Order: sequence, then structure tokens, then C-alpha cells
Amino acid sequence: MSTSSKSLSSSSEDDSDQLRRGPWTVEEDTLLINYVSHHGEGRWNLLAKCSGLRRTGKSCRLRWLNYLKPDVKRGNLSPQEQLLILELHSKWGNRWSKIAQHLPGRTDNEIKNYWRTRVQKQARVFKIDTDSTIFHDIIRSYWMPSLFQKIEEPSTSGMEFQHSEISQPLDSAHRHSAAEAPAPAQVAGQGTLGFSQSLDLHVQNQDSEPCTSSCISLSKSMDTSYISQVSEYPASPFDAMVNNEYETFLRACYYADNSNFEMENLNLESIPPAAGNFESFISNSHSGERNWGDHDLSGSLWNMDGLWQTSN
DNA sequence: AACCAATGCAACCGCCTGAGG
DNA sequence: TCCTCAGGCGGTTGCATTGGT
Repeated sequence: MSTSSKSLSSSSEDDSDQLRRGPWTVEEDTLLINYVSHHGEGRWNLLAKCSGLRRTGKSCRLRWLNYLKPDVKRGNLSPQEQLLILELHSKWGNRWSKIAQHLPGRTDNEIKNYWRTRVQKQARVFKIDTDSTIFHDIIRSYWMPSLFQKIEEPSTSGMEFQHSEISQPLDSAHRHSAAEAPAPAQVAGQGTLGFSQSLDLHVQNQDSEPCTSSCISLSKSMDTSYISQVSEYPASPFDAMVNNEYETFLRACYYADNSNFEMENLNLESIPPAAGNFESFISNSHSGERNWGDHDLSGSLWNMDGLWQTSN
């Protein structure tokens, strides 16, 4: 965003003692860039004093790191990056700077904004807490597979994924009967993230943690050295559910139209009537009350608009 | 065309941590 | 051990932009 057109929210040019606040001007950016190019990063308070900028050191640092630094990547987050954010957030929570370390060119601020504007928005739509296991499972069972779907589609991105077994049919895993289903520890990653996809990621390990589950193997333009391996997923909350309910939920997710597998398109209103409310569905499941289980989902699918429809 | 609400994002705030004296 | 300060981090705010009516 160009700051030159923005007006300063406070202070005036002739108020020389006052620190400037608000959007940065082109002149300020130029001053900062010139100073850093000659003296390097760091010692931000000194920089603020010596550069002629009437900004706090913190403000200078932030402007540099989030906007002016040459390797800052701009533009929309790729599906790969979104997937990585979701994955790493499930591992580390709101450790934005730590997450950002694994997305070259992306800043913690940008990732934080992405989370708040995109991910939390969905939680509001569902009227559930982003910290809830329900929401985490929606992400893993729906959003992340949709991103994988996008990644699989050619020419949607300059970056490519290498994921073994990713082309395996979506339903191959969850078609296991409850008896056949792997134990929760084994399901971790596959039972929650893809529930059907074995995402055996092979990533260089920065943290020397064992790479035990789905790890994303990024190639091409994304430097894999930045990607830490992802540790074990927590067991799916659905592991505790009545098997039939879990199975039914997975079926519902699977029948979603792959061509439009977008979190944004997930419309709980369009889910089969008895399961229109996710929370009640979950609670009913836990209480043993059947919900979708009584609903014949065969032949039902998500249409191109992400709306639930039945074939008859 | 005008208004309003929602959205996205840059920037700020306040707290925490670690280094140095 | 305590104090001070710079830098880092996560949370929050403010405003320009966008989309709908």
C-alpha cells in the first residue's frame, strides 16, 4: 500500500519536537532505506535519532521488517503458505513470529492478519471458538484438504508440492470401518488433517524433532530449509465420538465437491438439516444421540457453490 | 451517486525477555 | 542481585478500500 496518499493521523511538519505517527510517507521510507543500507539493521533507537526520522525506534524497526525489507514478499498467500500457516498454528498457536520463520518473505504481522481476517472469520460464521477442538477439526477435515486440492491442481501456483500418496483417493482411509480404523495415535495427521490422505511429509528438521506425521515437502521456489517438520498432531476430537457419527461426518466432508473445496464456501446452513448446527451435532454425538447417522448421505454432495444438495 | 457496513492491513501499544552495567 | 534499556512479540486499533443497497 502506498503511504504517500495517506494523511498523517497526528503531528504536523512544523512540530519538530513531536514524534510522527501514522502512515509512513515516501520520504520517510527513503530515509529509512538509505540509513539501513549504510548502517545495517539494528540499534533502532539510534537509527531513529540519527536518520532524521521523527519516529520511534520501534516504529522504524516495524516499518523496515514488515514493509521495506527487500525480501518481504507481497501479495496473496499461496495455498501452500496457507496450509503451512494452518499446520504450524495447530502446532504452536499464536506464535506468529515463529510461524513466520518458516514462511520466507512473510512477516508475523501478515500471518497474524491472515489468521484474524480469514480463519477467525470462519469461526465467527460457525459461531464457535477458534480454540475449540471442533474448529480445529473443521480446519483439518475440511479446509486443509481443500488447500491440498488446490495445490494438486496444475498451474494454480508457481510452487509445487511433493506429497507422497496424495493422489490416493480421498475416501480410501475413511472408508475403513470403525474396526479397521487405525488407532488414534496412528490417525494423528491423517485422521484429522486429511482423514483420508496420508500426508507423509519429508521436511528438513530445524528443531531436531522427530518427524512423525504429515510433513509437507515443499519444493521449487520455497526453500525447504525454512520449513520445519511438523510434529505429531493431537488426536482428533472425533476419536472420542461414537464411531458411526465420526464416519458420517467424514462422509459428509468427503462428498464435498472437490472442485470447490473452500473453507469460505462451507455453509453450515446447507449441511443436512439435522446437523445444521455443528455444536449440537458434536454434543449430540457425544451424548450418543444420532444425528447425521440417521441421514442417508449416499448420493448427496456439495455442489459447486459449496452448498449441500441431494441427488434426488 | 451517495451512503453505510464490512473487510483488510499497516501501524501502534503494552508487556516480556535478555543483555549489559 | 538489581536496574535499565533495546529489541521482540502478540494483541489491538485506526483507516483506506471495497462491496452492497
